[in-house]
Amino acid sequence: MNTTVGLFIEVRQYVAYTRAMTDSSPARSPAPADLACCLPTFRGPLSAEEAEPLAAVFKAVADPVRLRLLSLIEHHDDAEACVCDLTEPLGLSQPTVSHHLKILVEAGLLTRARRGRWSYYAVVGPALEEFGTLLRDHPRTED
Amino acid sequence: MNTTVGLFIEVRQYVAYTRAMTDSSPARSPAPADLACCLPTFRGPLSAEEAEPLAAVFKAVADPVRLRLLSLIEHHDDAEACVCDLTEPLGLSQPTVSHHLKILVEAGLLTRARRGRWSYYAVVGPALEEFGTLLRDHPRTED
DNA sequence: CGATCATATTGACGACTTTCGATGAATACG
DNA sequence: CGTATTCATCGAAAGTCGTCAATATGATCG
Repeated sequence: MNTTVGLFIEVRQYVAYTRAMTDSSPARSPAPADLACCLPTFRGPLSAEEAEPLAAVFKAVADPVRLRLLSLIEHHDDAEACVCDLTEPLGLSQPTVSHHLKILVEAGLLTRARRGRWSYYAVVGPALEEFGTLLRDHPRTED
Repeated sequence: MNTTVGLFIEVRQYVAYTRAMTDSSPARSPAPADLACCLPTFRGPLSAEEAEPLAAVFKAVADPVRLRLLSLIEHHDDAEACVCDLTEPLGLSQPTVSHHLKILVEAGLLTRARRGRWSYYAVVGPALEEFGTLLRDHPRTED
């Protein structure tokens, strides 16, 4: 596997892509499976440019509220929830919840689908799995 | 496996433990394998108390510099490095590098061992693997 | 169309983070 | 012992983040 550089470039593009489409069509999937390409990061020392998008995804889940959002949505009926389902269990204001949801969508961990007046959020399953692979299977230096 | 609560309490203790031993003996291992207990977090909605220590660990790796530190140390000779090995490749001051290293040690991702005038840091392998398991194997709601 | 409801955005504030220069602590060398 | 070296800590400056009240947007219903 020497697709290291090529795959990594995809990550960069992926991050920029999800960033850009924050406000646009919620139907498109953020293709979070591409995150698996972050793996090569541990095949050699990371450059500053390489570490940046990786850290950005980690930052999305580095908050108690956002972790709770992921678990709340995942365990909600039909594995999706609207904002009104989430404010009360979290004890936070609606703008704050919307703020955190936006961050998770931009990171590719949630999808947003507007139906009627409501925005339904759902966890992107493969994203979390691939994200976990990142650390779990990262090749230890051949020692 | 309904050891959810018991295991989780271990995580809380583990986090407090690594926090407390920042300045104390560098020989002791931070027992990061206990992080696997965070898994039950996804078996049901997370409480605020549950989400806190989990987010704390994520926060440790949610920074480009710290990700680079992990990869730099891991690929250094003997998979360990002192501060003086790290400042130059990062282009950061010594106090800044020490600061980030401290955060990684407190999160249980690095060990510190003082030998002579140097502090040698090494990546705690199992920590990263268990950490990855957290997201990768988290049970999708039985759908 | 006007009212209402669910959500998104804005602006502001306090708290935390990243970074550095300066200083302190501990070890080794002569 | 005094000096040099390696690292940790402190204090400050600049930036980022989480939060909310107020407001805007956008869809639905009468």
